[in-house]
Amino acid sequence: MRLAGLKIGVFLNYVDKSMIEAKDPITASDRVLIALRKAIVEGGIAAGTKISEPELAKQFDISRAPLREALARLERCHLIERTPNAGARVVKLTVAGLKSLYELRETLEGMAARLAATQMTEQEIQDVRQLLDHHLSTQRVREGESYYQEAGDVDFHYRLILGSKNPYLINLLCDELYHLVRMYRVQLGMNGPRVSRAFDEHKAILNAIAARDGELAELLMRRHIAASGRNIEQHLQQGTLHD
Amino acid sequence: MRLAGLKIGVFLNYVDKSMIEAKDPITASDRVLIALRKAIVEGGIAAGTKISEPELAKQFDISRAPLREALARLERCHLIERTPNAGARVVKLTVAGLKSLYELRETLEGMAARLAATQMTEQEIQDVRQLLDHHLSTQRVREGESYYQEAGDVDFHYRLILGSKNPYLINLLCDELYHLVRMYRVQLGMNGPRVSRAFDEHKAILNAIAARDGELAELLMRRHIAASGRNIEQHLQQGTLHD
DNA sequence: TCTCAATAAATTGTCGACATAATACTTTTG
DNA sequence: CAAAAGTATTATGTCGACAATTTATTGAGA
Repeated sequence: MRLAGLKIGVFLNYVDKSMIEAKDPITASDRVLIALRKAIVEGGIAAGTKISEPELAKQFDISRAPLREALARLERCHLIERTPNAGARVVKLTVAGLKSLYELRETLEGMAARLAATQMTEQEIQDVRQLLDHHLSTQRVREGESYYQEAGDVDFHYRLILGSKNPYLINLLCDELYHLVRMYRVQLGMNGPRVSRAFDEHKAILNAIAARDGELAELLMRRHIAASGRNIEQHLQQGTLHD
Repeated sequence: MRLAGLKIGVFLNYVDKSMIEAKDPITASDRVLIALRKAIVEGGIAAGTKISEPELAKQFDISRAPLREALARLERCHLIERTPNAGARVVKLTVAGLKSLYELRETLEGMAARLAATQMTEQEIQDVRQLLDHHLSTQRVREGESYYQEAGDVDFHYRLILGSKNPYLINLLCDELYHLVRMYRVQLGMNGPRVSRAFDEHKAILNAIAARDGELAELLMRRHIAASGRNIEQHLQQGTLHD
C-alpha cells in the first residue's frame, strides 16, 4: 500500500496499532519510540524534564544506539528539544507555543479540507459519513462519551487529511504535529462541553466536502480548529502551567 | 539568541555559514550532513541512488553512528527515503512530488506573508526594503545575474518567514522543506527569465506588508510561489526525468 | 562569605564488532 | 530451459566501550 511516493509505514506514528495494522517486526527503536512518546504525551514524563540517555537505556533494557534514534524521532515531532553536546529535554507547554501550534494547524487542516473537497472519492466521502452516523448512534456523542472525544475526533480529522492526497501534508499533520497537539489536549484534561458541538461542526464540514465546495470546507475547518484552540488556551491560562 | 521557544541552532540547516554565523564546534554528524545534503541537492549523488552506509562511512572516514544520525536528518528534509531493514535511497524528482511540494509551500509561505504583515517590526520591514534596493542597484537584477537568482531570492523569503514569528512555521519552511525545493530548482537548472519578474513581485509583497495588509500579502505570495512552481514544472515535464 | 578557578564526575558523541534480516547467487528440480 | 528452493554474501540494527565535552563539585583567593 503506497500513496504517491510516501510509504504507509509513515502512519505507524499516528495512533497505536488500532487504526493501521502495525508492522509485525517492530524494531527495538520503534518499541521505545512508542513507549516514550506515550509517556511524554500523557505526562508520565513531566514536561520540561531532562532526558538522561543512560538512565532511559537501562530502563528499557536496550543500548543507547536505538534509544538515540528514538530521541531523534521524538525531536522531529517537537516532543523533545535537543541541544548539541548538552542533552534533551521534554518540551514545556506554553501559551505562546499553543498559539503558534494552532495557528499552523488551522492553516494546514484548512488546506487539507479544501483539497479533500476535490480529491476524495465519493466512496471515501460516503465512508466518513457512515463513520459520523455510527458515532452519533452508537456512542451517544451528545452526552460527551469519551470514545468520541478521543478516537472519534481523531478518526474524522485523519480521514480528511488522507483525503487531501498530498503526501507532504499528510506526513506533517499525522506524524510531526499530531502528537504535540494531543499532548496539550491530554495534559490539560480536555473533556469539555465542546464535544457535542464539535460533532455538528464535523457534519457541516463533511457536507461542504460532499458538495465539492473546497472554500467552504476550508473556512469551516479553520473555524473548527480555532474554536478548539481557544478552548485549550482557556484551560492552559487558568491552569498551573504558566509561561 | 532565541525565538519563542526554538533555538537559533535550527537555522544551521538553512544556508551554509554565510547567512548565520556557524556554530564553531561542528560535530562530525553535522559535517557529513552538510556535505551529503549539498551532494544530494546539487546532484552529486544522483536522484534515486541507493545509499550504502558502509561505503559512505568509509568515504567520509567516520563510523556508521554519526552517519546514521546524518541520514535521519536527511530523511527529515525528505531528501532520502528509508525503509526499515532495507536501506535508504535518494528521493526521485517527479511531477507529482513537485506539485504536492509546491501546493504545500504555497499555503505555508502565504501564511508566513500574512503573519509577517502584522508581526514584523517597522525596522525589519525597512531592512528588507533596503535589501531589495541593494539587489536592484548593485547586482543588476534585471539582467538575470545569478546572485539574485540564488541568495537574493532565498534571503527575501527567509526574512519574511522569520518575520512571521511562528517558530513551527519557521522550522518547517527553513529546515524541512527548503532543501527539497532547492533540489528541484538546482537540478533542473533554473536560470529562467522569471528572475526579473520575481523581483517586481517581491516588491509588491513587501509593499503589502508595509501597509499591514495581510490578506493582500498572502494573495501575492501565493501567486508568486505558484508561478515559480509552474515554471519548474515545465522544465521537469520536458526534461529527461519522467514519472 | 562570595566569587572565580581548577578539578572531578557525568553525559554526549563516536568507534569497532556482533546478531539479524534482506539481497544476490548457486543449485536443484520440474 | 525455467522456476523454485537453498545457500552465501552483504547490509542494517544493536551492542559495549572509549574519547571529548559539559556540568557539578571542590578549593583558593579577595
